[in-house]
Amino acid sequence: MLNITVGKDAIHEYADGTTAGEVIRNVHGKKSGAVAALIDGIQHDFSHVLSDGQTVEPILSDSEEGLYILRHSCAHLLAQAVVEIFPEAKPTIGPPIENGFYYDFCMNPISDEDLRKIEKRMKEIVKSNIPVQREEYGNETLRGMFASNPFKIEIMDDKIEDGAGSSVYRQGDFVDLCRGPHVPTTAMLRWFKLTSTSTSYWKADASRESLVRIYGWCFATKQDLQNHETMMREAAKRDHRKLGKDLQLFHIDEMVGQGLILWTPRGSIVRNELQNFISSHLRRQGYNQVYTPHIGKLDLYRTSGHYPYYQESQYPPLVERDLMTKLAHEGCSCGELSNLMDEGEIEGYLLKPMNCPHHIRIYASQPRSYRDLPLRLAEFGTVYRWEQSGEISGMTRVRGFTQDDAHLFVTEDQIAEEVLGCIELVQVIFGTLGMDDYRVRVGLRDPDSSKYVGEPEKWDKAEQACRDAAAALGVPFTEEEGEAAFYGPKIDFVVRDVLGREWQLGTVQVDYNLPERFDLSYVGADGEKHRPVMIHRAPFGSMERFCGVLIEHFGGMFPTWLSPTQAHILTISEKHIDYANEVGAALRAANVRVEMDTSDDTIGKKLRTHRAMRPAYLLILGDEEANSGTVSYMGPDREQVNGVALDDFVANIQAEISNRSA
RNA sequence: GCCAACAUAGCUUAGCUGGUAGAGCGGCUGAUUUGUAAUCAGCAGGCCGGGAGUUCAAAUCUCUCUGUUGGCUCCA
Repeated sequence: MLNITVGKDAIHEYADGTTAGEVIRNVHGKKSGAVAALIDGIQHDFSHVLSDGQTVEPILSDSEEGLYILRHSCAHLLAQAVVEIFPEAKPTIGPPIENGFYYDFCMNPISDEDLRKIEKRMKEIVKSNIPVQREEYGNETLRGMFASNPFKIEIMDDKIEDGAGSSVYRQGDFVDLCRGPHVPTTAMLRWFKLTSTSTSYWKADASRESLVRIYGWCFATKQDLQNHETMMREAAKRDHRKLGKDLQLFHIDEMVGQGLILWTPRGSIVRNELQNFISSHLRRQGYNQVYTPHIGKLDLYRTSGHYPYYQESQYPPLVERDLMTKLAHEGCSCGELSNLMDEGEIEGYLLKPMNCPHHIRIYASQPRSYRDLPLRLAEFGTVYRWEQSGEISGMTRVRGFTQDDAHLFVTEDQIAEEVLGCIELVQVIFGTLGMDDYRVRVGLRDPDSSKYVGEPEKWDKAEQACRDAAAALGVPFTEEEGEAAFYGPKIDFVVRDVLGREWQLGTVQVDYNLPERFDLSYVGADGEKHRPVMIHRAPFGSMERFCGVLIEHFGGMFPTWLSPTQAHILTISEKHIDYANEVGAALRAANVRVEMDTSDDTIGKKLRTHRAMRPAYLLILGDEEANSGTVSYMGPDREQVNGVALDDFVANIQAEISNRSA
């Protein structure tokens, strides 16, 4: 007899040899939604035979743990189907991931048609209700079983200790090395969909075998899967690359270059409004705005450390033409030229990868006293970085971008307060734009690493300042060791977009390194020289990435103050053009961005055309409006409002714009 | 940078296994003067991403470059 605790403290008696699955079915019913069992706090298969005195709880398919198991099992199901259709395919690893799973196979590339075929086979296997069975073997037996799959052998070499043995899971003829647990039968894996294929490397190492990766979604219920599909379709509609084209917000031109954004007039309005918005807060917070050039001498970046240490992510340096010609005549190769520059033998210019060196030279241009601090230098500074070609995407991963950058030169005592001020700014900005789904990450140094600059006591103090500031925000934050910059700890703001992707936007970083490298100082109250500390901060991160994320956040429907065209005026017929001009003039006089459509299209056609551009307001003007001096409009909610006096409408929209209501 | 797929008019796209391009929207012109998600007609617009090759013949096959997409890797 076994005494088994089920749930809180109900003890049930079972016969010897009873499995966890039997207990769960007995207590919670056949349709419990359980995929596996938690026995004394450890996850096990349903088939696990219980011992006396154990506690059993079901792991439900809609719990985090349950979904993990479901998705993991679904990866096995995929592998079974692939191996059945492509017997030469060698499964490697197949973990669950957010929303689903993937599995990497060593095989020839497959087509979309193959993918459909695999999915069909998976569904057949589900219908066949094939039991998934756990078997345990010693190392020798396992090596024999997977002798034809070098990847599984390598996993055993890495993960399984001598003599430890491990488990395999068998479903039909398919056997996979796995710790489990898994669902008891393929019939439980109903709500999945294969989404895409891609390639990856064995152990993510480019020098190793290239593998075919198949991605899929998997959920506990039909509803969850459908919801996810709907969300993904919705997300695709909001893709800033598509909306950017449709709404004429920006353009990327093959002839200009990869990852280089051309801001078209409509997009430039959005950017300009955002910059004005930030600038108003900069004035409030006592910043000084500066301008610095797009390039600087190599020596500047040798001093800052950017040139020697981050060469692979910079555009190559610019060299004077005469010098280049002379070197070419002397038969100097590119490699030699590069070496000469590295050694500082010849001078060149670099497209700036960061604004800080320029700002530092502004600080250093005058002797500074403690009375000057904090000195806050802000610039919408454009920087260039050589992102890898495969990484470039839309506005969010680019090679040239403008940071809403600032560098604060502070005394050590001022760090905490100034960091707090930076964070407050980020919070105001996110709040205004209604970006609520974000998390805060405090990047601390890795205690075991020696790559960091500066004394441990200073780090402790700076890290504590970041922690305190994050805590003061009132939103949950994580502390992540090893995520600090090499020169100091940082606070990152990570926003989650509609696709569920996370974007690192705002950042605040404390820096002890650059003041040291540039030998910055100020005279303290004691008359002695002291070293200032720098704070780098960019609430948006970059204008490009931020606008890209904003386009998706708003689905192209910007709040009125950001809308490229705030009011589209549509006339019913040509009789109303004069009145439309009058309304247009009144709105323009109130600084409202107006677009007129006095063409001979029908009102239905005009509405269709103009709705597509997603303006904040659509005004419809006909006899009724012209005769009464009113407007009829559809606002951001697209509810129709009729007969509003023109003056009232102008006053309302003006107030909405100046309040920057989201 | 690596792997794979893709690139036809401003946009969305048709063009099967080679026989030098068709449409819708948009644009222009004319008719129409319209009250809530496409009024009608006509016209213009393409060396099929660039270059090279195979072939009597290439949008179509091959190579290469550029770019895009999805991943991998990287990210001060």
